[in-house]
Amino acid sequence: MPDTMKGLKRTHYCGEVEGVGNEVTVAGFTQRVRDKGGLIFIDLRDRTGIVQLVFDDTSKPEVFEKAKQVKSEYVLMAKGLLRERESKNADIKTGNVEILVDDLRILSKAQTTPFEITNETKTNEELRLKYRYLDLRRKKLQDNLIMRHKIAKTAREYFYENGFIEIETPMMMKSTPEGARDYLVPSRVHEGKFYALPQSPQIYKQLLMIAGYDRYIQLARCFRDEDLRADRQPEFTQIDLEMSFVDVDDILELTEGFISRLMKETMNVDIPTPLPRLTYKDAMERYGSDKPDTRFGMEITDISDVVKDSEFAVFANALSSGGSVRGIVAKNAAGTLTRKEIDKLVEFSKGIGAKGLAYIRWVDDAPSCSFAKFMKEGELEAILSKLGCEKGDVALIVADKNKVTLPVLGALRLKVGKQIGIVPDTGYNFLWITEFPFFEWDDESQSWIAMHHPFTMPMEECIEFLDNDKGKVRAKAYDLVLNGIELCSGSIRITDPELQEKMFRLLGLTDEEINAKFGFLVDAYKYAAPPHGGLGIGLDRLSMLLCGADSLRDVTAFPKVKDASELMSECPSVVDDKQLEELHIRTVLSD
RNA sequence: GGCCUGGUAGUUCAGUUGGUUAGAACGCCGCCCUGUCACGGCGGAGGUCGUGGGUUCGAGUCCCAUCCAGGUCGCCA
Repeated sequence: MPDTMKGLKRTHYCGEVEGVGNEVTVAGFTQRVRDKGGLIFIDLRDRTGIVQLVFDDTSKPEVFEKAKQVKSEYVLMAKGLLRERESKNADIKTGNVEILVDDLRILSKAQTTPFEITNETKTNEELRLKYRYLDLRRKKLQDNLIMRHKIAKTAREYFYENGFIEIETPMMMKSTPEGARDYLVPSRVHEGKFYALPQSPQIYKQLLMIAGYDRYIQLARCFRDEDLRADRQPEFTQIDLEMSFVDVDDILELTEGFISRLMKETMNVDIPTPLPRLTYKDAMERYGSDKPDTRFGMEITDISDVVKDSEFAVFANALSSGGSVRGIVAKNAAGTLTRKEIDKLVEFSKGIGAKGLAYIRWVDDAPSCSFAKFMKEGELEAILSKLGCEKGDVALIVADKNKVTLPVLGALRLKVGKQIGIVPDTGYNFLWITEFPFFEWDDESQSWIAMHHPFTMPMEECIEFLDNDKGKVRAKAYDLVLNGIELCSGSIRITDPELQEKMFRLLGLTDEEINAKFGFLVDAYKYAAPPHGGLGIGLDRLSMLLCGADSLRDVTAFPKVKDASELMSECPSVVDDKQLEELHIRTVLSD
């Protein structure tokens, strides 16, 4: 029989014991036992830290005998005298004191754990995820989840102080299968019908503005049935907000206030506001990405005008088909980027859609250039000069449609930047990307689709292009990027029901579809709506970045793995036939 | 779905051109130890080499298939 807590009450957390000469009572997990024979030390751990328990020849024999039984991860409660240590330990907060125990309770015994509960573990993540409750005992993960809590707390405080009210929106809602795949929930009562879990509370928060709640916030759980990444989980949390009587700048300013306060309170870092802003067009042309990491340079240079008369077919073809020739320069990288490494970059570029990759590697007196034999007198020099490529540098050049040139160079910029070590580990480069295109041409469906979502307000000066030149339409949509990761995304919404219907039609929806899927939303706007907009801040990604973690799994208590299963409980799982029958569902398994 | 990487004691890893009984460290078990804090000393247990086939006199090692995990592309309005 395990001991009970009877007669004892915790007075201090382990990491916070104080009051030398007083009696204290602590409780926690056994980090380590050091049995010296006639003298036993036990490190007791809780979420605040570690304190040393001592047992010696002045201890009661039954207490000493009990201490001898203690093993790693046992749950203990101990009462005793807090005193100065004979030999101090500068490595831990409580290293100057120890507890001479006179009442020890073994509240729960532990089997030998499948891996050691230490901060710096090398244990395979798969095993740690199977025993997630043990992995979560590690200080690193406890610190991460505590940081996540602080972020959520700061968000609530900041937005509450700014007049936002928290409102819960439904977890079971209508499926609107545009965009990401929905997770579906079958209805028992309505045969053959399904709810969807929310991909975001988007529609509901817009309705709350129509209803006059003016400023709404929610730490909203969202679900998307798409493949996972290190920075993508199928369920995630957004700091979701919406405001009335605002335009783009109002929302950016308020968000900047939050970011600035958050960084001060959690990291003690001063983030000057306003945060830098780049239009989507500029971001693409300079960095080849709509979420650029601006902690390093290596910006893209357009050399189209320099090579406009080139007889090199690759350049000529790209230009004649309306594309461009652009390049990046890796300074002083000729040593690191050997021919072999550059060959790998060529393959990498082909893998992401480029037809090829031209390069110049300038290691000796004369630059070695993959396309030198196609160059006319002076042409190569002009290219080098335009790119700013000098001895010791490597230039990488892509010629194609802009839709290929820019993203490929953007990806190369990131890859090469990491390879040659110019991406700093530290620093917080926040950046707004604004004026996103409203429409995006989808090759697969051969149609225009909404880049953000169909409720996004086009910029006033772009309304005239809606019918004839959709590619030109920019939207009142904005993303916040931190060190190359998209942290939040938002927009001003359409409040004119006629314009909303028009946008739906432009996106290829028939009147019947509009009515069936969004009829209630269009109707709602017919009863007047304040101008409004908002955004969603990715709490998981924000936590990951502030914790310096490499994966969302490190800031999520019970994460899913790559195939969206959970290794601990082994879900998803098969269910009883009876359950399926009640839900009017029959499963058809593929071979 | 494509591509890449990995899978050997409980854990982290080593394992030679294919060749005796598959090793180390940590952990675990037992004994000893009064100032440790990655305590120390002595002794011990512990392996379907992910799984299934194949090549071979002989496979942890070579080949094929498959499973699992991670990364990445597609995908993520």
